[in-house]
Amino acid sequence: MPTSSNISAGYRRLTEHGIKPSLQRLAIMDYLMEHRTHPTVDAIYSELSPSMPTLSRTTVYNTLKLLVDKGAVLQITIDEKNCRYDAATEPHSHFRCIGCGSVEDLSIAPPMISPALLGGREITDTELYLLGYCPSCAATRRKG
Amino acid sequence: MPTSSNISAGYRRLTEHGIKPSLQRLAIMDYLMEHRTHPTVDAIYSELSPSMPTLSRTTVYNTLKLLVDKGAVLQITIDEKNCRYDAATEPHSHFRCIGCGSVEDLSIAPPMISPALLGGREITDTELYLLGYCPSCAATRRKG
DNA sequence: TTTAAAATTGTAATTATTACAAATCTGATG
DNA sequence: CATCAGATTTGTAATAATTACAATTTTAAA
Repeated sequence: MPTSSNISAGYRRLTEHGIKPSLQRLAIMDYLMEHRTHPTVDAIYSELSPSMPTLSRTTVYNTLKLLVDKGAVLQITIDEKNCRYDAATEPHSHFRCIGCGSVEDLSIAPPMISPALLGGREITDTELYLLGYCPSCAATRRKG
Repeated sequence: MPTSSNISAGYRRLTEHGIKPSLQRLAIMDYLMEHRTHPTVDAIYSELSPSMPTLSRTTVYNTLKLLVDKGAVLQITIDEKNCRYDAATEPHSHFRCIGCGSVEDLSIAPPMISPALLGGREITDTELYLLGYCPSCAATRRKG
């Protein structure tokens, strides 16, 4: 069933943030909005590369930097190995399994911090990261 | 004024966590307990190297990995460039200025999440990261 | 068309981290 | 004290993530 418009959610997100929607930017933005997997740069590149053979890894880096700078996507640093990217807009938190490395959303809004506790700092982003074992890894640990 | 004992806080922290207190481990642990600056590997190496000329960067990496694995210090991933380390034990949060890059403690306990919201995940660590502008960088931005 | 600016690309460089084998240290034992 | 095994440290080389940068391509205005 076709939607009422072929202007993608990614297109809207880009233009809303003052980003010119080139083919590459659109592909990356759409990918992030359709795959809430907190992908790494390499994951995005590997996924898009087949259907966009001229895509360069550098473009993925450049684009993600632009998207983050313009506030169109969020950079997640829960994984010390490499950055991950998230296009979700609702307040939520992240969980990383220290067994298998998966990163998942939790629908838990990070706490709102009262200005009194912030000593004049201006907060632009609040990230709540939970680390531990996913159900499957927790079970494995208990058994063998 | 001498204290009642020359066994350092670092020594105690190491042995409490089942870590044999070698000279290098002790120096690193003491450094972390005396400098609550969330130093990077390189900062620790650069600070200790003069008074411990044979110290190797690899040893700093090895030791921090050991300390983190044994739960003697915390690894902070608020800075996407490199890991930082924290020996504080009281529940607290971290702030990073996106202007100047400084990382500071905030005496705000991360929220306790009810098991019902965690879907069988076992949480071992909760990190609350606030990003924004420190008072000085905020002022600079407003003016020029 | 022409042209200038913006965007993309590929390569090379840089930086953080890890792998690993050799050297050194430690502490127990004869 | 001398020996020895295991643990620890060290330096170098390898890997991985990211950035710098110059050349090419695309875009869109004149």
